[in-house]
Amino acid sequence: MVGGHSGQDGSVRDVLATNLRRARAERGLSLSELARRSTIGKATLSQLEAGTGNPTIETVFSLSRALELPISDLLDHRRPAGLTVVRAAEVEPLSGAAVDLRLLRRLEVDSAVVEVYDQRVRPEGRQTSLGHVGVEHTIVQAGRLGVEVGGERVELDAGDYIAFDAVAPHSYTALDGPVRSVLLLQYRGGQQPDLVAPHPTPDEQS
Amino acid sequence: MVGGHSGQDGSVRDVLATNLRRARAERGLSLSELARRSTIGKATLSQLEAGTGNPTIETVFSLSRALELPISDLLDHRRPAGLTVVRAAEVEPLSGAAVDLRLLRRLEVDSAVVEVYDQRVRPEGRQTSLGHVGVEHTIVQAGRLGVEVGGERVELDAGDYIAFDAVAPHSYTALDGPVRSVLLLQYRGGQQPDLVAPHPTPDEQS
DNA sequence: CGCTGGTGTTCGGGAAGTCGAACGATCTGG
DNA sequence: CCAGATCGTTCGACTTCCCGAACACCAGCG
Repeated sequence: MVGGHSGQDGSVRDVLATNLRRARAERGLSLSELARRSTIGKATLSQLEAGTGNPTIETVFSLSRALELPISDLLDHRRPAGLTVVRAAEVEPLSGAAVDLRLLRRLEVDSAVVEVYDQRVRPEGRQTSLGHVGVEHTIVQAGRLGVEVGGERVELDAGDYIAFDAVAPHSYTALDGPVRSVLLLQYRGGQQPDLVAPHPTPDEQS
Repeated sequence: MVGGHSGQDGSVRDVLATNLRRARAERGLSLSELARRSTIGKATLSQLEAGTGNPTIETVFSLSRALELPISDLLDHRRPAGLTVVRAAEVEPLSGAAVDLRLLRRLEVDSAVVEVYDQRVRPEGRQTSLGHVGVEHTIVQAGRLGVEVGGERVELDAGDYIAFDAVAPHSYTALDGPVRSVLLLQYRGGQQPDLVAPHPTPDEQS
């Protein structure tokens, strides 16, 4: 989770406390010094690091600015990186009219999510989507791929790349022979790509 | 900025106000309903949406939870996306001992950066890196790829995926015939991946 | 017409965040 | 051994955030 939404447990205070202490330590700053730079009272800082305290967002932003650190780094606890291997053979494919998708990895960076798919387009038909949340990135590696997005038509050769806002209706077609490509689906955490996506979105905005 | 660090102007309040209104509208929730779900007073919500207010992080988290939206989406203002096409033929390749890399796209989400490369590994030799900042993701699409990371050896077939912290020394080898793959290089903004990286970087890093 | 159930707004006060100042604890140099 | 300068913590005050209640407004309905 985390990167997913945000903090989940009730211990928002503790997460901040920990991250704050660490960030300050990494920078070799004293509490007093940080207080000076962030124009935040020493008292306030002390309490925050003690886990006592429920700071205002403005306070958090001041810290973020002074520490040159994104808010997410203060409010989320992040995980380390290791070594990960995913075998295509061990992943259940999601098959559509003309494509097979295998989810290889789901990355969560800050509040964004990037899903990495192995995508194979069969020459038979056409894969259509009415539109969904997020941005699609496709890197073609073999074959010729036809992409249609909101009226526009584009043909891609091996090595070519396309990206588009997926809310617009779009479709994929293998032009001559099967196509191999990598699909990156990028969206904001909390949203649901929901590849079928019936979202109306009333009107919005003041 | 923004994506950069966080909010910059003093109008943190206004950003939140706008994002909140929009998020609530998208979900078709009434203020009262949201108040109920988030266990936040209607009064508080009303003030927040009016731009009057400097909420506590706990309040923000409650909203984040109720709206199923990451905090960054509430606190940052983000821009839309369009349609982008990059032709491999028009990109100057970065050639190494055994690989050709073409930078297709550079994504910046929040404070993170993801670079998308078209990667071709030639069967001749071996591409070695002593290590650099970031995480490497490789999706093999054709051929067999040998990867060596900090001692471990892995062989990948078409469709397979590997990811590892790139600070460790690593190398790529095409096992039989040329390999086509997609390389994602992920690192935190402000850092420099420096792919050649003769950097010894004594210890550091957890 | 008034009643009911919904909306989003404004108001009072109890609770809590923020700040400056004072505090004890270290560490330094004279 | 004691001034001086830091460190991080604690205390009282001022401010303000948060909530429940009361408010005005609108739509549907008997």
